[in-house]
Amino acid sequence: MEFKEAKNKFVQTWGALGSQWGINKTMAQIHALLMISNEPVSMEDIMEELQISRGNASMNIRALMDWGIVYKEYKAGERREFFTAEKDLDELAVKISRERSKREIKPALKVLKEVSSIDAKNTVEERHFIEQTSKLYDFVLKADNVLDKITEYKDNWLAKLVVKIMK
Amino acid sequence: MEFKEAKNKFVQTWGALGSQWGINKTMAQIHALLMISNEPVSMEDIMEELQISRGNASMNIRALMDWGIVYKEYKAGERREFFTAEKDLDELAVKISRERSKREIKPALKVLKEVSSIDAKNTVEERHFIEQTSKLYDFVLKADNVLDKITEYKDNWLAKLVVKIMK
DNA sequence: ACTAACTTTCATTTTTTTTTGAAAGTTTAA
DNA sequence: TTAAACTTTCAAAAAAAAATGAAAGTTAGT
Repeated sequence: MEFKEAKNKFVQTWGALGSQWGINKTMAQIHALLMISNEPVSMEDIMEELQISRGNASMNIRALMDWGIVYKEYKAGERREFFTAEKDLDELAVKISRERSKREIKPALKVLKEVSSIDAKNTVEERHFIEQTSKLYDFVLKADNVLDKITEYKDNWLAKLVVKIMK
Repeated sequence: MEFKEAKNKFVQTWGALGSQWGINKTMAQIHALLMISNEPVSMEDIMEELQISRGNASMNIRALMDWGIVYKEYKAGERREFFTAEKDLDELAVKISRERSKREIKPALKVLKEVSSIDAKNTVEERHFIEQTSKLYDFVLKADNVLDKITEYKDNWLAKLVVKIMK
């Protein structure tokens, strides 16, 4: 396999993986592209490389910056903006996990708390509902906390986790 | 909030959460519905409760069974089939994590290995590509192994993990 | 072997999500 | 303050994903 082919395969695969995890394909592809670029990339280049429109590029770059995993860079004497990806994988994983927790897990926890606290224990059905949603609340809360704790190690958290788990 | 309202809110929320994580809304909703049912539910009831077509119900129940988190049950003297969800949350999480690893992570790892092993170290760009994809391969492999190890505890893995992490 | 009771399949339709591209907005330098 | 060089926005179009429903398939009882 030659370089161009490998590069393309990586970008496509990352894009597909993204969609399977609820991240839009183009967003994941742009991220992939920036991950493997040794220098900042302009919007023009992203459009060209992925064959996408200006609007699409602009919106997805913005989304990546909102996630805190892509940064804007300015080159001296250059008018246009360049972009780089967070390349430290520990840091990348921490940021993604924090964002998903904030955007998705926390709101879900709020709902779980609400629905598990209803005052209705008359029928078997109702009691079962309360029991299940309470358990789910506890479980998700615990998992969210563990994730938080793990990523708190910041530097090299994955390696540190390996050590903790294995022994 | 009364029971019916709470039940509906839970099912809707679970469905929305599903889509954010790449699982189709109806599939997540059916799962939610079964999770909070104290007894097996027929396809008819699922269709009625979620206001979906027979085909939709059938396909998504099948998908849930493929994931190993919903089971078919037969009631004595009843012709039709009933369904139940895996209600043990540790077990549920283990199954989901195993399936996603098998379906998504493992294939991605294969590609990462491929593209990071190309014979092209001439330009800075090429060397950077190889370095990044290699690091990514190592990281994903390590994370996948950690997940595997964690879920190997089977019983009460989350609680056990909490203990390991905290101390 | 027939039929009633049920489930699955899949071509078509509907819905949802993503993408486009042109207009509006912004920034910088002269 | 103007205009060139660039970016963002958003209504409309396109693409992708999901849902429908009727026909085909299956199963169990008689």
